Amino acid sequence: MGESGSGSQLIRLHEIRKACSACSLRELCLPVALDRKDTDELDRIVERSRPLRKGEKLCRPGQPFSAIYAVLSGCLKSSLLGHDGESQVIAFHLPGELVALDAIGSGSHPTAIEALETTSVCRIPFSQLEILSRKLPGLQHQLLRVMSKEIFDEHKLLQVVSRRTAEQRLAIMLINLSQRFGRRGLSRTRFRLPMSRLDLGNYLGLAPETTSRTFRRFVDQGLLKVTGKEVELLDLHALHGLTEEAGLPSRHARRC
Amino acid sequence: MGESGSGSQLIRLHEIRKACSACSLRELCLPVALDRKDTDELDRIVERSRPLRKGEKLCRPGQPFSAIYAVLSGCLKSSLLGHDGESQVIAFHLPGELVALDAIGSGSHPTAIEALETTSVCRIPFSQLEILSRKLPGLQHQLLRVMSKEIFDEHKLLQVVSRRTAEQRLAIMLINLSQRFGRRGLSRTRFRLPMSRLDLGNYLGLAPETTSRTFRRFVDQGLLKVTGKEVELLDLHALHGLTEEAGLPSRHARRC
DNA sequence: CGCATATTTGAAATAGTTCAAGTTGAGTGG
DNA sequence: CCACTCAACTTGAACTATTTCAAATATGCG
Repeated sequence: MGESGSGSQLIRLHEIRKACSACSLRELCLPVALDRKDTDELDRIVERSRPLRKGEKLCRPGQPFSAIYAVLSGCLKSSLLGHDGESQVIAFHLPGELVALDAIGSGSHPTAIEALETTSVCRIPFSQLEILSRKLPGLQHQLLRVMSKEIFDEHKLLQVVSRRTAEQRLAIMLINLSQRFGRRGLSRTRFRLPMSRLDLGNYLGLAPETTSRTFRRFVDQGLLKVTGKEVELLDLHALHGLTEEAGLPSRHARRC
Repeated sequence: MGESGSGSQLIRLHEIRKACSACSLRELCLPVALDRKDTDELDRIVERSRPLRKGEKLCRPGQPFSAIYAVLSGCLKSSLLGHDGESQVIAFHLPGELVALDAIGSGSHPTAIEALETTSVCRIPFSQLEILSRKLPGLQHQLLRVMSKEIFDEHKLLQVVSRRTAEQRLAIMLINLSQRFGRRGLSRTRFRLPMSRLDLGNYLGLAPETTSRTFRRFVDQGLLKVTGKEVELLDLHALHGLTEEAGLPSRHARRC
C-alpha cells in the first residue's frame, strides 16, 4: 500500500534542505551539529517510494510501525478513528514535515494517514535512524527536539480547539498555514488550501456548515478573498487581531 | 524555585520501579533492554530536590530548559498561558509520569508547571540523559517511546475535547484517572481528585459550572458518589458506555 | 471566627449544531 | 461541447448544549 520498498531509491538530503528551508526535516538534518558527512550518512538510510495518489493511504490504524516519513511534496492528513466510526483529523502535513512520530511508542500506527493530493514522501526506517542517532549526537538531539516540538504544537492546537470561537479557530488556522507556506518560500497571502472544508472543520472541531459560514463572514468583512480552495488573505493584521482577543472571559488565571 | 540543586541526592530508581509499576518512569528505566547495571547508571544522573508545596511552581513559561522531571508523589498540572492572560490546562501529572517533555524542542519551558498538592519530583538533567542515551540503546529507545506516547495521548485528548459532550468528557476523564490510579496499585473505584473543579473543567474544555452540573447529573443517575474531591465510581460499566456513544452524528468518515 | 476561595444552583443568552434544501463544481461519457 | 452524476459546498431556520451572569452555599485556612 504505497509503503512497499519497490522503486525506493537514495535521495539527496542536501537538495531537500535547499527545498524546504525551515521545516522539521531540515531541522533533522541541517542543524549546526550535523555536518556534510553526517548528512550523507543520514542520506544513505532514507528511501524514496513512488508518490501517493489522492486518497491513497500511507498507513492504516493498527498497521505495524517500521519507519517515519518526511513529506517532500503534496499534503497528508492523519486522523484517529473513534470507537464508533467517526474520525478526528489530527494533523495536516505539508512538505518538509515529519509524519508518524506518534507510532513509535506503541509499535503500531494509531492513525490513518492519507494523501489529500498527489504526494511524495521519503521513508526513514526507524531502527536505522535509532542506530545512526547513537553515532551522531547532533542527530539524536534533533530527533528529540522535533518530537518535543510536536508535543508542544499539539498543546497549542488543544488550546485553539478548546476555548475559542469559530472565527478565532479559522483565523488561527489561516495564519498558521500562511506561516508554513511562507517558510517554504511561497506566498504568505495567497495559497491553495490542500484540504476540504469538511476536513478543515473536523480538524478545528467545527461542523462543516460552521466552517463555511465563518469563511463567508470573513469574506464579508473584507478579511479575505476565497475562490474554491484558493484563498487570499487581505488583512493579515485584522486576522491576527482576532486571535489575540479572549475567546471567552474565563475567570481562570489568577495569581502568577 | 524548587529547582536549585540544594539538597539533591541520589535516589534509588530500583525503588521507584517498585513504587510505580506501570508508568512512564518505569518505562524509562525498567524495559527489557535495560538491565540492573544500566539502571544504576541512570540512577547516578537523577537528582531529588525538596518537595514542592501546594501552589509552588516547578517552572514558569519562558524559563530556560535544563532537565525533565519525574513525579514521585503528589500531582502537578501544566498549563499554557494565552496571549491575553487566560490559561489552558494541558495536563495533570501523577506519580511515575515524566514532565516537561515539551520543553526540549525550544530550549525553554512553554508551560507553567505547578504543584496541586505537596509534590516531590526527581530531576533528570537533560544533557546527561542525552549522553547516557547514546551509551544505552535501550534507554534511547525508551525515551523516544515515551515521547511518542505523549504525542499519541495528546491526540486522544484532542479527540475528547473536540467533539464530545460534557458528560462524555467527564466520563472519559474519570475512567482515565481510574486507570492511572489503578496502575499504581490504588483503588480504581475510589480516589481523590487532586485538582479543582475549575482546573478539571479547564482541562476538559468546559466552564466550571458545567463541570459541576455534570457531576451532579452523574450522581443523580447513580453513576458515582461525590464528597468534595473524594469520588467513588459506582457504575464503571455505564461510564464506559457513555464514552462509546457518538458524541455527534457527524457525516464525516466515509470510505475506508 | 471570619475572610477569601471554591463550588453549586438557577435562569437567561448564545454560539454552534443539526436538518433540510439548494448550489456549485469536477469528472465522465455521449 | 453538452448533459449527467456524485460529492463538496453553501445557505437558511429551528434547536440545544453549553456558557454566561448573578447569587447563594460550602469549604478551607490563618
